[in-house]
Amino acid sequence: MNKEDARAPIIFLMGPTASGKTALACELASHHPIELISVDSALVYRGMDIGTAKPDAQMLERFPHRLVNIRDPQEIYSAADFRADALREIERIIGRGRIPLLVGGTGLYFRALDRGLSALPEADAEVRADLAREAVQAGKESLHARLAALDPVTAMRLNVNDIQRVQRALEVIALSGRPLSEMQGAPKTRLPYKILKLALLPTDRAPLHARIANRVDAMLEAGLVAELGQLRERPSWSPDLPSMRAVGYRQGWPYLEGSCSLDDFRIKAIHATRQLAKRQITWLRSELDALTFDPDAASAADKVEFAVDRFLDLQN
RNA sequence: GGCCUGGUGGCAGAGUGGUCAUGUAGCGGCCUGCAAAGCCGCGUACGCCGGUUCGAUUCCGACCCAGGCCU
Repeated sequence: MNKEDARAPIIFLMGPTASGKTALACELASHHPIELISVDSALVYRGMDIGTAKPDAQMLERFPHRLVNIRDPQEIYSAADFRADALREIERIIGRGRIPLLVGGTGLYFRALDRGLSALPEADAEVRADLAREAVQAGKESLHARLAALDPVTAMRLNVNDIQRVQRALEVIALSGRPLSEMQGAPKTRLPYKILKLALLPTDRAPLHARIANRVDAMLEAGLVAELGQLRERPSWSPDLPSMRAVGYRQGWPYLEGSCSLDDFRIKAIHATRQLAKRQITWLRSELDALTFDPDAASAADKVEFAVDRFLDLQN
């Protein structure tokens, strides 16, 4: 092994929803010394199986995925949690002499892992509640104006309507006493590994849209409504939980309450999934150092296989 | 065949004699502890042909189409 490149190899497999990531990852794991780590903000939740298109129990048994089913739906999981968990799992897998394959569609998680996060205070429920109250009482303009006084750089960057980020910026100041922009300016630590980035990027959106529609129908057939009902019955259930706002779940609550038809639910779920895929694709297009593959090309799997083989050969 | 009502962007749906409806879908983008979240941006649409007018999606006429009523 080359001395100046002794960093351990890891692989990223990124792609929008319904692009065939899971099947491809399992295929790779079946004949390479690869172990899987999920990079997905929804798969972390227990009890959310059908609507998240989580690999089924047999599949997970045969090809274990780290970071799947590690939270209850009332818990909040963050990009920082993910980064810490992923780093730990990567180390363990490397320690076993194997290669971590990070597979998923959450762009922020991949970026947080790869480029690092600034040393910021973590979310604080009390501060958030205060800021939410302030937003309702004083208004978003007032919130943004307050940020402009405390952190003009960040305020200029954020739209007044982007309440979520304006609140976060104010939260950071409240907890640390320092402006967000200042803390974000400090250097971050990047990943100390040799990364092969693979991206499944559809060139034509039509087949992706067709797969999405089929998948939503399959979910409904597989009992998505029953799954929603079970989640809805939990005493801690709230439509405002991050988990319950996920695609395929959020659109279901009106149906369960009888305020929209099943077909309405279905159509809204399909649209929301397409919009999710579109945002995921935008993340992928900014991954300039990734090898991209069209999942709808017949040769995609072979090409990925070839890229992985070559990458792994280079390590020996 | 006659009468009535209506034909507006992919869809829904306002409106006006002379920059702009709007919503939704779609497309492009942003993204540092909620991210499957949140946010920003993008559309000479006014059934067809004439006429009136400086100017018509808007007024007039014919025609076509749809729905309703009548014979």
